[in-house]
Amino acid sequence: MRNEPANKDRFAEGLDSFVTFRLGQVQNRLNAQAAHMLRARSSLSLTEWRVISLINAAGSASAAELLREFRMDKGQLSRTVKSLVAKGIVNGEAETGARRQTVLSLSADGKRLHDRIVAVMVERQRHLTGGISDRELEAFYSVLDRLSAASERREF
Amino acid sequence: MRNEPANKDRFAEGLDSFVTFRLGQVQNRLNAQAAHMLRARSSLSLTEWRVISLINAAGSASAAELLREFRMDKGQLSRTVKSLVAKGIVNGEAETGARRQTVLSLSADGKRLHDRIVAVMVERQRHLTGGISDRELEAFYSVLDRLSAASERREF
DNA sequence: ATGTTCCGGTTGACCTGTCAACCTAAAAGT
DNA sequence: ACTTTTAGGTTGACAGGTCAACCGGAACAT
Repeated sequence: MRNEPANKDRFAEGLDSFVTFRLGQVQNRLNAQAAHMLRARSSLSLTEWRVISLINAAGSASAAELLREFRMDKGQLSRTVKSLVAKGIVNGEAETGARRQTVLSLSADGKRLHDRIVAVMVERQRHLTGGISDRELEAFYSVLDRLSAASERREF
Repeated sequence: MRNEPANKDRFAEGLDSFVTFRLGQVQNRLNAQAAHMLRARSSLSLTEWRVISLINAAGSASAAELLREFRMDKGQLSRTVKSLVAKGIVNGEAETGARRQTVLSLSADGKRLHDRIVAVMVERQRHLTGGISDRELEAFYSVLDRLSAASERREF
């Protein structure tokens, strides 16, 4: 009785209705895909790539600034930056001035790497959102934003 | 020049356009929220809760069946089940019969625990999707499904 | 029947994420 | 001037996720 193939959906039954569940599934797949892609084309981890993107988008910024904008663990960022600096991808000038913030920016190598990878990422993005209209995407983002806002309440 | 507050958006500039980026941000928050909630009301981890939900939804199922339906690591499931069995939440009958699959089901305690937690989860779900119309949710899911399908391609 | 393959499940190694304590220096209070 | 507070950053410890090798028994081949 447990093996009838017709009943494949009995699993997701009360589970599909949970946004978080579905979201998680998709997210995991997307992450795996991205990580795989990065491994194939570079020696970057997903986090490293994200940090590179951030620094590139900012032009230059301190770690604290990145933390403020981007939800990420302090420690993780610190370690990731350290490794990127070691690889010569990121410049971490100690900036003797006020508040002793370390100013981060991409090195020439880093910039080249970024540009190379971002091209593929844009391609991937196109593939992912290919069959999705702008209006749909807009609506999608809008729902995401509301979910994001609702996820702030700590009492849940 | 680096500190002008008016320019807060320079960061997300080419990043907001990446679905995966946004998705990840939201997902992390949602996970953190759920984990926090679980810790406050039980001694379950998020993975344990997910497994309990799955088993409950299935009524009873073997680990292999869960794996087929649900994207999850083999090893992780094995360990999680082990811990749930140890806690008396899940029954793992060795099932001497064919293919020696272990049949998993919730114990009475497990069922009670599930029902208690699921109530809060449903509440949370209501809170999360409160301001979202059915049509919007439908569209949201539809986009998610397409993203999910697109995330299969290994070449990215 | 016996050796090979396949499948459910377990285990260990490793890597990433998360939390919290800590260090240091700059600002702010007094 | 001195102490206290605050903020940027580092580090260690640990939980969770991921990968891949492995085990044992069924199924299947010859």
